[in-house]
Amino acid sequence: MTIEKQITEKFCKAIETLYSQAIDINTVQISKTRKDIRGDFTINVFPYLKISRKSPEQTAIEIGKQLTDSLPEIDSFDVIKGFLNLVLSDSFWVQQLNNKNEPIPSRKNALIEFSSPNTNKPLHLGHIRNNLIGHSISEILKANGQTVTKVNLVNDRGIHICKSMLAWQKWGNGESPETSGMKGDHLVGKHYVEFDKKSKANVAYLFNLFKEYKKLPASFTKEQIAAQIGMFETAERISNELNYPTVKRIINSLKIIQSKQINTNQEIDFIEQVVSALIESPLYSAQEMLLKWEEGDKDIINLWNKMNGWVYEGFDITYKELGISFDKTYYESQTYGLGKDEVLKGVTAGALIKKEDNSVWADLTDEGLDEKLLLRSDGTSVYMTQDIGTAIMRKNEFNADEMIYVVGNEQNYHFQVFRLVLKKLGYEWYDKIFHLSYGMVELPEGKMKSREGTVVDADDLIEEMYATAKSISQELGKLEGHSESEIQKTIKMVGMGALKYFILKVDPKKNMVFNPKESIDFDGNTGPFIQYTHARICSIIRKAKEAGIVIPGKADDKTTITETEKSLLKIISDFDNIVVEAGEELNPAIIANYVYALVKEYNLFYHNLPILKESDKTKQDFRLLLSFVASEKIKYSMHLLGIEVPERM
RNA sequence: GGUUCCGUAGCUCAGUUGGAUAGAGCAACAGCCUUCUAAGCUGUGGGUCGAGCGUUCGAAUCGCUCCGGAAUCACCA
Repeated sequence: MTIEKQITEKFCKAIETLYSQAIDINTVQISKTRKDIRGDFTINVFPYLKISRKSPEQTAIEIGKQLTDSLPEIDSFDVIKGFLNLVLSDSFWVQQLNNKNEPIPSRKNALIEFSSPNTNKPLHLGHIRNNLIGHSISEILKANGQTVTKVNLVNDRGIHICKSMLAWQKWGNGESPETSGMKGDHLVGKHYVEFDKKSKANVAYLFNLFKEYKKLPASFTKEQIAAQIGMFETAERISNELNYPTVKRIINSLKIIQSKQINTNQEIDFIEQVVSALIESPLYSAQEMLLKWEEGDKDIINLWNKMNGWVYEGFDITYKELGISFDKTYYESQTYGLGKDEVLKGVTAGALIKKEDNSVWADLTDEGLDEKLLLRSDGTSVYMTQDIGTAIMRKNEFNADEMIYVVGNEQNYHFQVFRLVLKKLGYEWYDKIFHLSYGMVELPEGKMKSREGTVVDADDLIEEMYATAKSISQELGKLEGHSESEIQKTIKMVGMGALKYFILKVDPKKNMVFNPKESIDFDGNTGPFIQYTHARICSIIRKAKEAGIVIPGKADDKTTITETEKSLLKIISDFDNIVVEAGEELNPAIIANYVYALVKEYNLFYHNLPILKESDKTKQDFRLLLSFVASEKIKYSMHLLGIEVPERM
């Protein structure tokens, strides 16, 4: 039982003894005493004045006396206004070092989905945040004793993949990662950008054609003019709205006009130019390609397999650098048909609505939302349908007590609807689905946009972190006398530590800003600072061993301690609470803030008090043990964040 | 326009089940290496916690109204 719990229990008893009234233990608010005031724990007695019918001071003093008598750990107390500040004995704090933190037993079984990339372009900073949060949450839940299954759902199909494929086919000259020297995901991403460029050029060309056409004398009938107007309307919006249905519509109306054979030669010329430009347009071709993919066209499937393979090779490298892994990877090409049967069952059961055009909808108006499409009129699935299918499949496969989806906050609405649809379909575990909604990583100017080339590429950023770590280490002369492989290892640890900590110290649900012009710090509240403190402690422990000093296995509770040591002990003893809190809140930032506070406090201790140079053997032993336990907490906390710590740096 | 989220120091962020004088880091300035790693430590300056009203012993925290920003509201995923 934690000391807080013990104190609150005795507090309730004291109230009952003094004022003969029982209170609920959960209403007692106990907190750590402010640093500038004497005391370790504080209870505010304001809420109990109605019961005591005495002044705040009087009440606090009476309760304080009772508590001091009933708990040997409490040495003394102070009362300031209505605040009862309890002072615990030094020996209590010293013995905190002897507590072995065991994972809290739990039978919960959590499933967590994260990463979930598209296979048409490389990973960027947003993905990094997703991956780091997912990995860290997994570790935190494990530390809370839960069984965790990490899954990835790769979006490997759809129009965006076809865009890259088409561009590669048309303008790629058969290049591969081997011949181009590019990482597979980057190569595919390059073609995705190429597609966009070519598509824009095509639209601009069409737009000009229409503009020229407007200058021609018209020779159409009334109906044909009406068709023309529709065409021009489309033309005006063509630059941002060109899509497959539009393209098809224009082609059809042009062909009708052409078939009337009343046009001038110039007009026939125009129509032919537009039609061929449209049919040749990248967008039209990509859509045709998607249709072929869905029909199972052999060549297209082969190309798709080849290019996705490149992307996976690239992703694997990035995942490995980031230290991310999964227990299972799902591919959307295998799951996108799922959910359809469930939806149809829902129709039969009357939970869902089928409209005249055969499309299927969930009516969520009674939940304050709109109707939501689940099956298109042609019977095909949409995103929501797939999610329903995979959720049911996973529930059957893993029977998780909790299904966590690490997905950006732009999909908050989707998940709201998702849960409600599952509820409507009668799956009572709908409330076990938790959308861990994380905020966007933004640039100082706003959102990252791939079209404007402002996306921060994951691999580039990682390389940059390594380079910075290297130059800083060299400047500080930290790497002298180390082997080349050790240097490489340390640089990677530190660079990656800076990046990961930078991201994870921010509350996941908040949007955060990354400024590419200012490199990520290595001083202050940063990963390297924490790693550095760990290295410092390791150095002391090394030196102790060299001097033949053995770190005691247990703290001697007769050791006298200073305020600095006590502060450090307090933070160390808070560790278990923090792990539980981070698990409940699904928030790695709680761990990050904790370990920073711990390290800061340790540095104060390190600076103020001698350790190996302490002549009093009892004190030396205690400080060595304190240092050792601190280093273990640091290492473990950082492990929960997915960050490694070096023994020297 | 509807819904949801956000607004704390010049910048990046803590602090929010209501508690004492709102905290860190960066940046700026001033100190500390013959002493266990100076990626460290100490100090100075920097705030209308977006604004107003309310709830109460007490509000950055809760409620209402504004102001500013973001996301979302597809037979896209």
